[in-house]
Amino acid sequence: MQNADIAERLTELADLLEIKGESGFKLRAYRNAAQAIEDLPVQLADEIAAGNDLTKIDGIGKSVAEKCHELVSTGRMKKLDEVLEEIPRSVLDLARVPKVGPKKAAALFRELGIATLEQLKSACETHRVQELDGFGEKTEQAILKGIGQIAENSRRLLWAQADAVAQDLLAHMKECPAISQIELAGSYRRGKETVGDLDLLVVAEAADEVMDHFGKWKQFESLTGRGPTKMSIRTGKGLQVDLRVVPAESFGAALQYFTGSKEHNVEVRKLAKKRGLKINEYGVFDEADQPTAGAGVSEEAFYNAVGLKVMPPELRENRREIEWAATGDFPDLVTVASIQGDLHMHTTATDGRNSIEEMADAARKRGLKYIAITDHSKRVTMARGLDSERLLAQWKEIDRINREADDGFLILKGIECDILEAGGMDLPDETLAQADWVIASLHYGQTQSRDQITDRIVGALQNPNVWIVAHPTGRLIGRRGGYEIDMGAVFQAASEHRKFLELNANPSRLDLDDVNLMAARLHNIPIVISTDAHQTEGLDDLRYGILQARRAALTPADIANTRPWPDLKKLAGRV
DNA sequence: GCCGTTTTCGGCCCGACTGTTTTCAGTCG
Repeated sequence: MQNADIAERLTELADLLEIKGESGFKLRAYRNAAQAIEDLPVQLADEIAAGNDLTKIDGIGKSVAEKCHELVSTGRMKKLDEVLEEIPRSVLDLARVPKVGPKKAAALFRELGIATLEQLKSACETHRVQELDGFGEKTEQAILKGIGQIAENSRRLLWAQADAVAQDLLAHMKECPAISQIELAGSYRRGKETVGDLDLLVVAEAADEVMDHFGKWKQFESLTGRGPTKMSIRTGKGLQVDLRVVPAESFGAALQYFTGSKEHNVEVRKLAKKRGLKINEYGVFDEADQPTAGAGVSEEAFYNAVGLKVMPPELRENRREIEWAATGDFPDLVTVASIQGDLHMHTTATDGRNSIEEMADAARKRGLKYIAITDHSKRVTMARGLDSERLLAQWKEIDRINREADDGFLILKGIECDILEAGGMDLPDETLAQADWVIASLHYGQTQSRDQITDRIVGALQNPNVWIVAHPTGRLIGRRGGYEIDMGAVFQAASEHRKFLELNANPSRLDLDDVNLMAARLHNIPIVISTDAHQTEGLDDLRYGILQARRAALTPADIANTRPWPDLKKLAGRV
């Protein structure tokens, strides 16, 4: 049982107990525990097998620890099963309808016996819902509308997709003369791999003028709500965008507040409270509700007022950033500019769209010092993968291009060699041994058992010709979760054989993810951030990988390709 | 249910907006 599975059960338990009307603090405790487990860089099941005390983990106490033991050993949780006897799982779907929360879901279930979305829809249509206390005609209509929106709501955009919308929104809003400051907050600003909605924060005197302008954005589809300081809309593609208008003296406080994460904010608030301060989106206040002068103006002033240093938004997930912020001793996060080489890309030889020289020139233009050409090997028939003969010919060509270059830019002779279904590499060792850089990756047999997949990848890491495993979990964000794999064994093998692991910067992959990156860091495994570009523009994907690495608090030292090529070789124990 | 520079009890983050209400509960972020 994986951490994500355990976290999911605990969250489900909290959701069900909420509908039951259980104390909010208990719910928070379960949800905190779920979050803590999801962020854990080690597998809880391994911790249990090793006999470690789970209550040492922040957020896990005696009760949750027992439930984890139970889940890992039996696959079930008695408490959850009991609650499910009382409230069917499908009632949780009711609470996912916009405007319906746990209280309304509970009323619908208890008073009308509604347990599914189908039943809810028909009850609204026959106007039985507006008979209930606390429900009215408008609520009934809102529920019907909300049911239609559920599919859209559950769809989160890739960060890169959200970025395109965000830039369009910013360009439109900057045309509004009433706005003096503007910033996007929320998970977008934190660089999360997916974004559920956009939060736009502006400073303006005339809120109405700003809101009217917001309503004229070409992606505007419908109004969700509008008050004196807050307006929410949906775009044609179903993305919710929230606008907040704040006075200049509160901009920093509001930016901090709306950037989140929620868990981060809760911690900052607790800390402020300990110091006898109250914080909200308007500023920092003492017990007599008197504002700390200037504390709301900027994020820096805001954090300083509660005794913390301001930190990059990517770190604000209530992991270790508050601890670092107390002293200001943050890791020096990796940046796009610190990357010297891109070590995973394709050309027209297989499924890429540009030639070796075009890729090299595009890399030069982006300030890189070296690249590796890593086309597919022959098993990837769909991409016309290379056999030894074609590969050796490509390497000759690379030698020629390198000889003719006079600016020190280096093209490495590489290959993305498939790990075969039965294990072993797709190309013979005598070929691989002649490469400068060998990536091993798995494209076929992804549905094999956890043991089989793990053995294949560990086997590749043991091969002396292999330098790195690319996109190690195989996930595609929002499409598939990645194959079953024992990452603990992968980290072990990579560490033992001095191999690298890839952070694939493709916005749909971002593989390894932030939690696995932190785990790799604990094993001292150098990470290589690569674009896997299939055309020259693909080299720009680097920034998505950088964002993910920053979220994992990685520094240039943690990333192998921040080094010149000779130093990177040394890091791998090769000369 | 978790936690402890207030340490085994008594707290636990905070505000905007909406709809259904006549002063507030529920939802949302």
